[in-house]
Amino acid sequence: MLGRAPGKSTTVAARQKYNHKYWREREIYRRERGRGSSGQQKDSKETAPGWMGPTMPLSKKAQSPSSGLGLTHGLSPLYREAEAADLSLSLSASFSKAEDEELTSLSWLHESTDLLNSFSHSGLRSVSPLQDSDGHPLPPHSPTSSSPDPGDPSPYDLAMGANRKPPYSFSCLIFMAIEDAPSKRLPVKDIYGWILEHFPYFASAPTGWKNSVRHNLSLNKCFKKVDKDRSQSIGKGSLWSIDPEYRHNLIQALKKTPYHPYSPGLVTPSTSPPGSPQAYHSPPLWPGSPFFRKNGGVLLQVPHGVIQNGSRIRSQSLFPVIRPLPISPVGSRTTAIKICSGRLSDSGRRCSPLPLPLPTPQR
DNA sequence: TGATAACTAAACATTA
DNA sequence: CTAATGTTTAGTTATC
Ligand SMILES: [Mg+2]
Repeated sequence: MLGRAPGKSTTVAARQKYNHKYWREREIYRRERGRGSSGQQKDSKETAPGWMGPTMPLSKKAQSPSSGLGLTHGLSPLYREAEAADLSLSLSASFSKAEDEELTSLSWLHESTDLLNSFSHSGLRSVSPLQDSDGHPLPPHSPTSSSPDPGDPSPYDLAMGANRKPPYSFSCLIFMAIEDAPSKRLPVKDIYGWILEHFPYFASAPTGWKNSVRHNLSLNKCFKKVDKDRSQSIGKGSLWSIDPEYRHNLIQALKKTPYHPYSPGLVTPSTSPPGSPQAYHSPPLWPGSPFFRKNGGVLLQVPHGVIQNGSRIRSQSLFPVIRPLPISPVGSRTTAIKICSGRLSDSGRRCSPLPLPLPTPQR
């Protein structure tokens, strides 16, 4: 007994072999042993045929105590539009894989057809209401003294949702960070930087989140190291990028997020909009996407509990922190998050220089 | 309940 | 050597 799960190699090569497989087997292994795990997290099962992968996207949760999730009943969260534009490329490719997630692709494809024009009415305005009406966008309040995030059951007290853990999973955070980069590639250090810049929560976060970021980069299939040419003289590590094959997965995950991102107005400009009140929730705007900048760099953080929206929204518990993105260069030189100024065409499709990683599609 | 996605901690390994 | 990076195991938590 006891012998470590599958794998236990000590060599790099062997280790690389594992990876995703590990996750699947891990569950089996544990289950076999009799002890398993339990619990759950995630929300849409249909997206995952078997297992989507390791730390794959999907799912969100953000650990909000309220629990509830609006469309939790899984399925049909309304995916649509936006992807068409951005995913166009990965689209075709997704079918060649057929391994684990192709199913996913199908699903989204399906859905997308349905809600084509969905809500286009105000795209990015979700920000308005919140605006901490009372003023005080959260004071600096001390960085705390103890552990600010754990289960601290004192949500209502400190009214600032500022330092609340963002509703995005690490995968999403990383995704947004990379997408926000001009070249779609960032070294881990800059990923940290992006996250810190946009989510103050981590500024004082104890630690460990960086570990999680790295862990995610490695484990998640969506993220690939680009490395190779030593042109950029980056220090230690290499640049990370989003694997186009899986990009839509990340987008999907993001869409399940409270204030999700991709906005509607992109794909079909005019179209009729109000067609049906998708009421569900239409939370557009998110940092990282082109819209983000378009908005002048506004970023909002979700409070915690907003997700429910359809079911039981606890009054105005949402006080997103809307803060103008300061154009200050954080500090890392390598950084590239310069928040460009202007630019951004209406077409949204401004990516000419694709990263083009995928050195060896072997998996 | 069981499955699964995500978080967290930590033990290595690799490399600048 | 040290520290930043990467990989990989494991335990736990939360939701369906
Ligand atoms: Mg990876």
